[in-house]
Amino acid sequence: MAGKRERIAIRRIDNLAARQVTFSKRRRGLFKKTEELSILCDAEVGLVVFSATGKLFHFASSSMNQIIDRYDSHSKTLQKSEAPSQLQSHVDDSTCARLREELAEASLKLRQMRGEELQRLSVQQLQELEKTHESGLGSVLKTKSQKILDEINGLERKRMQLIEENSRLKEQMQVTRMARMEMQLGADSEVVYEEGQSSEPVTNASYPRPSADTDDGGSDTSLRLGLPLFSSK
Amino acid sequence: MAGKRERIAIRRIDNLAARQVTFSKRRRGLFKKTEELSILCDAEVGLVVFSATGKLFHFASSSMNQIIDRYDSHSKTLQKSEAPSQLQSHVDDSTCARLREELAEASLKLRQMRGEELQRLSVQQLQELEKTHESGLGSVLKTKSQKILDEINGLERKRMQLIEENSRLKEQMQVTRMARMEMQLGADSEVVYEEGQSSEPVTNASYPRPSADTDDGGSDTSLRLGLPLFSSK
DNA sequence: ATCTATTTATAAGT
DNA sequence: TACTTATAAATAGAT
Repeated sequence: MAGKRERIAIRRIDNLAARQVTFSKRRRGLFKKTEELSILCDAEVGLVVFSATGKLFHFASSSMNQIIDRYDSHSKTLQKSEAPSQLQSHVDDSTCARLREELAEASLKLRQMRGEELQRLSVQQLQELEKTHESGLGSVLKTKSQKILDEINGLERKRMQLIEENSRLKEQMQVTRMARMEMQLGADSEVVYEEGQSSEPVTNASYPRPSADTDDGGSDTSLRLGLPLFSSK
Repeated sequence: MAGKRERIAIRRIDNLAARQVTFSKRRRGLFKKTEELSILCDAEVGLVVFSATGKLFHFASSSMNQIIDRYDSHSKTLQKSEAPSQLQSHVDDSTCARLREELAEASLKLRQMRGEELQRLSVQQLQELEKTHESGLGSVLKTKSQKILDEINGLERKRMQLIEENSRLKEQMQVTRMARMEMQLGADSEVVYEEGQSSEPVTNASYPRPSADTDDGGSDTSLRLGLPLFSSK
């Protein structure tokens, strides 16, 4: 009863009937997997298959024209120039018309997301829109939280770096002061004046707590900056 | 150690990292199967995949251009020929380019509303999106409530009309019965036979309560119909 | 088209 | 990204 299935070599199947059967089976599987990839991974996918007998099968996650256009624009990154404008009028009316339609539809959907033009929708459609909002809003909130956490982490990291730097500076100043004091002990008292002038500013610079805290801890300012972030997780 | 593999639902994978991993794996598998189909079954196959991040992957058993051309010639059985192609190409190109840009932007915004591709947005932008959602969702809920109220009103109105109609019919039947009774009083007893035959059916018809209640009170049916509505406010 | 033994693909874990 | 492995899915061959 069962099929003692054996692996087959990947080469053209000679037997016509077997080839057609395999074509049917594998084609189904291929289209299924194609659609799954586009949905699971949010990819834009286009698949075109011509059977040996010339029959066409195709799948597109969006519209085939859109995919072909996108493909063309990608592959034409290495050839353009305005040229005499004859050979490339491939971008014909139908493409334009289709783009217009798609744009109109997208715009309508956007307006509906903003709460406009809802009157013609059915209760069912409104309910779907509601779900979309809830799920979308959830993602927005999640992303926002993550970003804020990241920024907090970035700030914290920066703060720690500053603290370290401060410690280093402090140490350095201590050394410097020590050296100075030694010099002072070995010199005349006239140098005292000089110490009073220079050590004050230096001391301020080595304890920049207020400056660091107000300058970099102010979330309002730094939220607008693109800080180098590291994951909070 | 092992992968406790479970089936996954075919819907967008929320987790970005998981989505990318799955994309890599399935993409490989898909391209492999695509090539196998083309070889095993002697088919001409073209596959184009754009990742969510915009990267292009493609496979063609012959050449992609050839496949696209063949696809076009199949799907455009109703298109015009190569034609003069002079007067309109300039306008079309720039128009098309602009349309494409607008469409791309609208699509992006829609995807963002659905909760996708939010990573590049700033916290500020996310907050705006959040407000848009809140306001849009508010409108959706409001419209939905209104529509449901309208439908309830429509049903109630219809019910009242039916009740009125029933009353009229009932009255009419009373009058008819009275008339009949008067005729009966003023006539010979031979008519009694006739009364026995005809009055029974008439009486049944004059109290159609069960029929009216079950027929028009069924909200399930009428919700699907487009009822003439009037404001509930 | 339907049935299975087997091969493949792949989700999760490292 | 590349392995590993248990399990789900695809499918070759037969009916």
